[in-house]
Formats: sequence, structure tokens, C-alpha cells
Amino acid sequence: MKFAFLADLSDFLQSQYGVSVPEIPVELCPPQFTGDITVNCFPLAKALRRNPMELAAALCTQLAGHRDIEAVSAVKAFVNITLRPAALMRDTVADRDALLAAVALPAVERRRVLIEFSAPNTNKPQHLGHVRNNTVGMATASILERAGHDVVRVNLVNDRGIHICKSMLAYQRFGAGVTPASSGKKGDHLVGDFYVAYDKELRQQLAALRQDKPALADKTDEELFLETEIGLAAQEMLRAWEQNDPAVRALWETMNQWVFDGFAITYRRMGVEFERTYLESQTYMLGKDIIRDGLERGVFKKRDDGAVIIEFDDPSLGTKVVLRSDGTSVYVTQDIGTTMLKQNDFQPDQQIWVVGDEQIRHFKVLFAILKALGYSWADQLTHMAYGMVNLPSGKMKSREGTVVDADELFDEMETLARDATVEKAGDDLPENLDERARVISMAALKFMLLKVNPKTTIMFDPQASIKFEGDTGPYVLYAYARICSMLRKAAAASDVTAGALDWSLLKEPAERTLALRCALYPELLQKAARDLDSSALAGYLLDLAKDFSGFYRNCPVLNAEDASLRTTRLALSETVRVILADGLQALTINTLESM
RNA sequence: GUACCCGUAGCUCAGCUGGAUAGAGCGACUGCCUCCGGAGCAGUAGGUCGUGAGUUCGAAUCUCGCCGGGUACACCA
Repeated sequence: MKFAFLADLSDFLQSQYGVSVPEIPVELCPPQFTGDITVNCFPLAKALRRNPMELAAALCTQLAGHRDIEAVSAVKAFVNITLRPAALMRDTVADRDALLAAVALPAVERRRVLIEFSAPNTNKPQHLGHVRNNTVGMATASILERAGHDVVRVNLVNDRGIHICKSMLAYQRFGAGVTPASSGKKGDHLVGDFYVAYDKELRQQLAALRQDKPALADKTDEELFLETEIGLAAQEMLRAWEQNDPAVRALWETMNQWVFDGFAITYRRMGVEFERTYLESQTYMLGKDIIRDGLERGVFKKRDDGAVIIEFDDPSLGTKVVLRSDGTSVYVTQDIGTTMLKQNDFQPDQQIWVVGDEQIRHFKVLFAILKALGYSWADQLTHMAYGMVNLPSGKMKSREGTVVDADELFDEMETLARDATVEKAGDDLPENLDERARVISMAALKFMLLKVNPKTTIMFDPQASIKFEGDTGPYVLYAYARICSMLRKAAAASDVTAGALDWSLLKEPAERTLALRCALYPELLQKAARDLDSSALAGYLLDLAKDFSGFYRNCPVLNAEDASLRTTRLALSETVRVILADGLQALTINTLESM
């Protein structure tokens, strides 16, 4: 927040103590104290090497006569300031365009950021975990964009490998030629069914195997995989795929397309879009040449068994194989290759991966390798690690059928939102009922996921989480819709003469709080962008909506006692509306003018 | 075994570059629609911030130990 009196205060400190403090930080004054804003003198005193209490007293005396200040008091080391109404409003909300313009970072701080997220597999539909990834990825990208960065959204689809072959094999055996069209099933769900069918068959074969050969009974499923007929068949199919077997490739193309068609629908419902979608089938062979080059330069070394390795100085990273003894790639080799590819395609200043926190170590290793290879951009690589989504019953496990399917979840929430809308609407149902249900349900779901810190493990209780009251997306949407309703009525009431805008009329505590909250928006959005933390923005929007509700309750707008007050309160409301819209958009949440 | 993350109200979570009497929402209990939209507002009850030390004028916040929960430590992806 930039208040005019702060410049004078800064001059005072300069002349009095000979120390320049370019930015004096101010905070909102806690409600239990009298004042609008507070200067905390503890950090200030440390910088000036003064006694905090004495400094507070000195500032208090200095500010007492300031033209913008109505009252000032020092409590311990805190200077609580009550501003004159006109000054408070002038420095916060009076210039709406300036306030919104302050959201974007200065040009020198803007960067090109490439963000990769979603990364689904083409063997099953997306579940709640993907929904969190997609939501966090989109919101982070959008927040960065709002802060002025040039953002590139990228997806890397895992469309090859043994798990893909499993659903293909099951389809060959049990599919009987079914298609999404013939079954009326969404393509990704249809393919997912065959992945489940494969697993079921594998389990039966594993059980039979253990029965027949008691000597193998103690071995793990993984160890016995190639002992089963269907395990061997899947491996054989992967080999055929790698050798470009026409029949296998054709089936792969067909089934992948079904999945992509299904994903497109899921993504559209969520508003997820990418500038570029990379396919692992086209990138998995990348990275080897970089390893060879690094080997020649001595970054890597060849072990006795022929594997290429890197030995880190950092003992916690130890040694990592980057090329197998048979010369084939490992996971990190591919990631080295795709990182280079993205770097070459877009020349970003920073790359961000939105990937689950169980891969923290993998990315630590990846970044350390790229740094060892000497790339200048290697220390601008960021793993945005987010936590898992657990259910009250425990972890989501696809095998045990405890996953929350994305599409089903959207449907369920949409139904609940429609029911709630119908219930509140009473007799006259809105024409755009479906759209309202879509927007409200998606707002509820996204907001729930975005309001908690991305790195924490979420407990998702389907019963409790699908609420539209309290600290929720719909609560924020409701505040927005109320403002729209007021503005509509104001515009329609042509017989009411518009009063002159006069900010000095806004003296109520609720008005002051609301204006101050609005003024915090730019620094909050920038903080969310800097920390890659959507929850800071979500929390702010809730606070703003709450402050608006308090204002709405205490301060009549359309029914204000005079025309000037009405006009000015409407202007304040409009500012709140614009910030809510801006912030929700930064979270990729749509708004409704009525709900 | 080693490393990282987490432990705050009955539940779900904020607060964490140290700063005033630790905050929301849900749930429970009270009030508030002849007045701009009750998906709302106002209020009550509920916490020795896992635990024990340390650093400090000051610790939920920083450091260390311990307890409890999670994750990762492949020539799997």
C-alpha cells in the first residue's frame, strides 16, 4: 500500500536519523486497536538501530500534525494511524485504473516462464489427483501471467510403455470390437475399463501361478510378472510397438485417440488449455546424445559394467545411472532430453514442473545433472511439488476402486449446484440454469483445491467438501453477483439523479476496511506469483468478499441518504467487483452476474 | 538406516523471511428477512499451536532432541 504520508515519514527518518528507508511497510491495523493502518516499529528500529518504543513515540509525534492524518497513537512499538477519509480513499481506491495497473510487475522483472502440468497417462481416465494438478497448474500459470510474465503452458502426455500395452492387450482379448461410439462410453473411460480388465486377469494368473508352484509363492507380483502368460504377452506387445509393428501401432493409434478425445472433454470442462502438447512416444528417445556428449566432457563416467553414471559431490544425491549398461535410457535421461527440447522450443527464463511431491528427489537429481552439464539456465528450474489428495477412507488406489473419477465428480457437483440453484430460485427458474450449475460447481471445486497451500496433503471428503457456504468459491461468486445486481439496478434507475463523486463521504469503518482491502490486491497477487502460491490469492478474495458483505450489510448503497453518497458507494462497489473478477480470473474461476 | 514433508479448536485449514490478546470455515448453540439478493449478517462456546530443551527483549514461526503420520532413497516411469 502506498500512502502519501509515508513519503513524508521517509523524509523525516532521513533527516532525523540519516538513514534512508525507501519502503516503509504498513499493515492493516488489527480490529482490537483503534486505527486504519499500523507501522510496526520493531523491524524499522532494527534498521535504524534505535529503541523501538522511542522510535514509535517519535513517529507518533511527527505524524500527529500531518494533513492526511486524523488520529495517531503509539502502543508499545506500534504506531496506529487513523487517516482522514478523503486521504484514505485517495490513496487506496479513488484511482481504480492505477490500482489495477499496479498488479503487473515492472517490465524488468518480467520473465518468460514455461510451466508443465497435467502429464496424464493414456491408459485410464483422469481422477481427483489429476484435477488438483490441472487446477494448480492452470491457476499458477494464470497468476504468473497476471503478474506480467510471458507464460507457456505445456503438457507431456505419457502415451507409451508397458501400462499402455496392458489396456491394448485386454482390448484385443476381451474388447470384441467395441468402440466409444458403439458403447456410448467416453473414450478414456472405455480404455480405462480394459486396463482394469487386464489387471483382473493378471491377478487371476498370479494366483493360479502361486497355487501351481508353491516355490514362487513368496515372490512379489512384480517379480512374477514375466512368469505369467499375460505379463509376457504385454512385454511382447511393447517390443512389437518399439519395432513399429503395423498392427500394434494401428491399435495404439486408435485407442490413444479415444483417450485424447475423452481428455479433451475433461479439459474443456475445467478450462484447461496448453500451448503445446508433447507426446512421450516422440520424446522418449531424446537425451542420449546429451549423455554421450557429457561423457566425452567428463561430466559422466562409464562404470565397469558399461552403465554411464554421474557421481555427485553432494553425498545426499550419491550416484545416479543415466544410461543403462545395454545403452538404453532411464527415466531421468528422457527428462534431460525433454527439458532441452522445451528450452530450445521456447527459450524460457524459467521452467516449472507441476508434479507430485513424491518426485522431489527425482527433480533434485535432474536439476543437479543439468547444472553439472553447465547449462546457464539450470538454476532457474523449479519443481512445484504438490501434495496428494486423500479420502476419509485413506489413499486413492485405482486397483481398489477408491479413486474419485474426474468426470463423475464434475457431474456430481454440477447436480448439487443445480439443485441448490433451483431451490433458491423458487418459482422462476433462470434460463441459464445449466451454465450456472457448471460455473458454480467448478468454482466450488477449484476454490476448494486452490485455497489450501499446494504442498499440503489434502483431505477430500466428498460429503463435506461439496459445500456452497462458508469459505467457498460460491461465497465469492455470490458477493460478485450481488454487486452486479446493484449496478444493474443503479443503471436502470434513470429517474435517480446521479450525485457527485465525493470520497470524503466514506467514513464508516466497513467502508474503510473495504477500501484498504482493495488496496492490498496488487501486492497480494504479486506475492502469489512470487511464491507460486494460489492459496494466498484465494484467501485474499475470501477476505475481500467478507469485507464487502460487511459493507453491504452496514452501508446502504442504492438507498443511501443522498445522491453523492450513493454514487460514491457504487463506485467503491464497482472497484470491488473489478478486483473480484480479476482475482477469480487469475485463479481460472468464471463468474456469474446472477446466481 | 538416511533425507525431505507434515503435526495449530471436535473436523478441514490459514498464520511460518520471529513482533500487539493465535484466526477462518464447517459442525454445535443464540439472534437477524414490511429495508439494495438469507449461497448472507451479528454473536456464544471451543486452543498450555505434538512434546522437551535452546537462541531472543519477544517463538505457532528459528535451532536441536524425542513422539506420531506421510513420502522418497532402481540399470521402473
